[in-house]
Amino acid sequence: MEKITLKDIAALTGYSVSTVSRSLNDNDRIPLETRNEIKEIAKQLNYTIDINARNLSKKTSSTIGVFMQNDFFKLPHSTFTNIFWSTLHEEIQIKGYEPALYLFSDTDDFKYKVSQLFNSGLIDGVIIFSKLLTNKEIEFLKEMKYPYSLLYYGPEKYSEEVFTADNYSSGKIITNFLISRNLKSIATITTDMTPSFKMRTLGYKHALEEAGIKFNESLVIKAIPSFENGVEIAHQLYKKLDEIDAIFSQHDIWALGLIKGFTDLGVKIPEEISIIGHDNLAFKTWFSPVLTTFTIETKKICIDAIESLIDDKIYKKRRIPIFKTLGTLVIGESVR
Amino acid sequence: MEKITLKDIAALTGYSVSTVSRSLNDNDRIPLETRNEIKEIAKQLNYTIDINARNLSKKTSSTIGVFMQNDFFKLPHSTFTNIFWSTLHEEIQIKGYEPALYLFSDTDDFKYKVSQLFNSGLIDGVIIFSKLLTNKEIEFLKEMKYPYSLLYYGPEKYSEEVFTADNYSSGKIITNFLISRNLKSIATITTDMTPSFKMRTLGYKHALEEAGIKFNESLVIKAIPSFENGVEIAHQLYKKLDEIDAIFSQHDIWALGLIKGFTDLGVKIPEEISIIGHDNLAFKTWFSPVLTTFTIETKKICIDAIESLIDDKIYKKRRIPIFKTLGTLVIGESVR
DNA sequence: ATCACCTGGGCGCTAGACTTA
DNA sequence: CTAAGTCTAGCGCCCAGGTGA
Repeated sequence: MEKITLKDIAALTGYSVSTVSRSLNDNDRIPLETRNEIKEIAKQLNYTIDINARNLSKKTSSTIGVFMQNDFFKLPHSTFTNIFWSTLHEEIQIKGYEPALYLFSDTDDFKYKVSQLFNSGLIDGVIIFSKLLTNKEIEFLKEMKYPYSLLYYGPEKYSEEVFTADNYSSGKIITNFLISRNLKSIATITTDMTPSFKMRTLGYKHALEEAGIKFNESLVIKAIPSFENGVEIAHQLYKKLDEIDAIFSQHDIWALGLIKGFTDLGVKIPEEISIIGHDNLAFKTWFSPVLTTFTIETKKICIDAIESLIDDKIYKKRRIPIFKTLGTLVIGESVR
Repeated sequence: MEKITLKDIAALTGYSVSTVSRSLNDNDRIPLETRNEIKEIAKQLNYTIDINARNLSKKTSSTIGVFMQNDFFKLPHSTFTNIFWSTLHEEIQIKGYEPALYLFSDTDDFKYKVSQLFNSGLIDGVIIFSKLLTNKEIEFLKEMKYPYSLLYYGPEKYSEEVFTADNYSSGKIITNFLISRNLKSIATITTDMTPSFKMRTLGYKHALEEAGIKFNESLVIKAIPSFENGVEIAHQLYKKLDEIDAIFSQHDIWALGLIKGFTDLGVKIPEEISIIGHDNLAFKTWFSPVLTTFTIETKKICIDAIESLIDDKIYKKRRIPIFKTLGTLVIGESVR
């Protein structure tokens, strides 16, 4: 099977290479009849365009690079990564672009890959989904004028630019929900690893204060997100159970660990302690009681990031404001 | 920032474009000193090669396409997909190739993407990880002489070609293990969706027969793999518990569902029923008792598939036999 | 003959300039 | 002037086959 090129089609149809090229690209200058004739032949020959040649000539490829840190797919509960990647994959195609996934390890790797891809015209823009981002990467992108959107994560300094959930409001909504159930002494589990968590904590704090409840630093528990740490925290809190009405776990993974930990200890949820999570992990159905949690608008966030990248930064057609998208409570059985 | 090309470096150093190209590709024909001089300049200018131009000229790209079906990243417990993808990503790089992920939806989509990528020289070989594969895809690859390796899944007719676990032996080992614990009446949960499960069932059957235990068709339970179905099966088996000693769940996800289901019903594991799984999912630690299960050599399987693809099918250097790799038992607490 | 480097053609496609009726 | 094409240069790189010392 020899490779079919425009030349072959030109020879076979008697037209020139440029006419063939124009026809296959549906150029108005070629009469519809000719176009169809050429397309028909191309189809019969199973012609596919040479992507390298097209890119080299056009200096653009209509593809969007999705950059993720390379350990995201190694995490045991990386459902989040998967949801984002598969949503991006779908939505980028809907916008008429090709998605391409790239994993990077560190700043240098990131910079090298990004510049190579942009220089080669292999990507027209980049969507970055990574906790590892520092100011350096963002400044590099700005300096090089590479179109980019930040998805979900971003360094504190540039957090305004990040397409993500409205974490401040979710913290507030969740806390208010607990307060509305007459749960007043609320602990929270968080981490200072990313700005998202800080915002949730801030929302939590303000909700408390607005309800006239004094914010108590000692009720803010810091941990690394993992099921095991959730179990561990349940054991730690076991003795203090009379001082606490509810726990706002800023990530479901801890909340599920809490359910397991407390259940093992014979603590009844929600009778003795209410638990609320954040993220609406699919696993929640594996545990009883079913976790009350909070879901973010993954799909909308992805679409916003993509549209901003394409319409605003690549085409400069319209300005897309960078939204922090509001999520919603998902009521389960773990809150009294 | 104007794009730097070989021409620019040539102009700057006074050498010709071909000398610069050869130097950057470490060609012996250029004296080391010249090479280093040129490389130094290239580095200072932040030169990156134009991938399209290189590929177009060389008709090869040193990249390996990883093809997966597009819904794999949507599954709630797609840890398996993630492990394979991240292992492939790492190991392909170690072999000096670039990994590229492509998701496809159906046969036509698959064929089109594969031929376009091969025609464009964008991939030199392809590793396919998909349940959707039919004879058509394989015959197409063979006809077009595209180098490929089948990973983990493959249509029954070509199952000999698939790099995967030795599912027959795992079925046997697991069943023998149960028998050695004096558990004789063993049910199994399986599906006829893929050849892997059929092989596990066959191993189970042979192990029973070799131990002189009559194979009982009614103890073979068929279901779609999901946690919920595991729970459901626990409820179904509740009344028959005196007839069954152990359950060989051919996928951990059912086994974890069983643990939850039986625990909720007040059935003690392993005292009243022994459970053994298959796949060693990371989630197993979330449940008590910790599941006894079986782990397959994911990494080795991936490496075999990659080496076969590169050394055998691309370079035709050496023949790699297609192994079915043996896994190992992972002892937990769910078997008496 | 070897070393060190250069010339030129070509990969397949695109698009602006040009031609012909 | 238009409609329907064709011509040609060029994208950036690689490499076979030179050339001159």
